[in-house]
Amino acid sequence: MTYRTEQRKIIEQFFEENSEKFFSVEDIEKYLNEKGESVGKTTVYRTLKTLEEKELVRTEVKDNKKYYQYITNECSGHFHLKCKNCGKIIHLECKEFEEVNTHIMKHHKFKVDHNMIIYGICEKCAKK
Amino acid sequence: MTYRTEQRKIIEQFFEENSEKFFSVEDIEKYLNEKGESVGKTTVYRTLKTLEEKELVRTEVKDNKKYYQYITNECSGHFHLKCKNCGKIIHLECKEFEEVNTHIMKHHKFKVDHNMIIYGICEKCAKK
DNA sequence: AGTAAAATTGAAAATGATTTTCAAATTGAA
DNA sequence: TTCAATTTGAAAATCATTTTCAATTTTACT
Repeated sequence: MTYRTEQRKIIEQFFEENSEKFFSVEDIEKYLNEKGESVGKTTVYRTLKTLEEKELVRTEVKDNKKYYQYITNECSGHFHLKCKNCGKIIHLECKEFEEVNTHIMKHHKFKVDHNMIIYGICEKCAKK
Repeated sequence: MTYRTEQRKIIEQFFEENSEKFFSVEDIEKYLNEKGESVGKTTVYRTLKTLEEKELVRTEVKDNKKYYQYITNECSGHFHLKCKNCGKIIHLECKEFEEVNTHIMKHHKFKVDHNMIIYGICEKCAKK
């Protein structure tokens, strides 16, 4: 994985234009092909695998299918809350969480992943 | 899922005797068959699916394979830290986390899953 | 205990996401 | 421009999980 190929540029560009949401390989393949870009399914798989290894992408599994989310700069370095029902994401950039991190580090000797997602239910969905 | 069958009792028993760790369907099937219990792979799949829906079991996906962990009473109602490297689990039963929960509830209007697992790296593995 | 309806089991087949294979095409360095 | 190393992608293979369906088991009711 050293060459900067046309296909990789297209997939990178896709993610830069589409952050926040989670996409399956099928989603990405369909989207690119509709835009007339020529990228095969296998290449999408391979590129995503590499992006995951580089931690440039976050993943989630639903119904035995993997979904990928691009980690933008604005979206990096803090916790997130994600609603299991509607998928809404809340960024936790409060001081409270730096404190939590410090606490875990000091008292439990544990280095928490940055970019962690904490799952639960948002207000709207709880009311339903 | 209303009948209390022999197979379900065996699988329940397996989990009561084997908490903390994560197991794949293959693990469980192999273990039970070695013990001479007669439970088919399909039944293990189905039972685990139901246990997951009832939130009696936590899941994790690794290399396109699902792993299941039994949620014991002692293991319920608080956050956990899990080391991505060695698998060690730390139970976070401190006051700090009740405070975090309250904070998220009040300021972000979000109800966090109990039993959440937070991933990261433990002290030992960090030193390596 | 006996019976019947409803639910469950499991072997085999089907499904479907992901990985592998390999020949052809592309890339970057010299 | 040339060439070795890398990447691509269609097709095949893999493999975890789900579905199918006939046989069995369970529970409720006599």
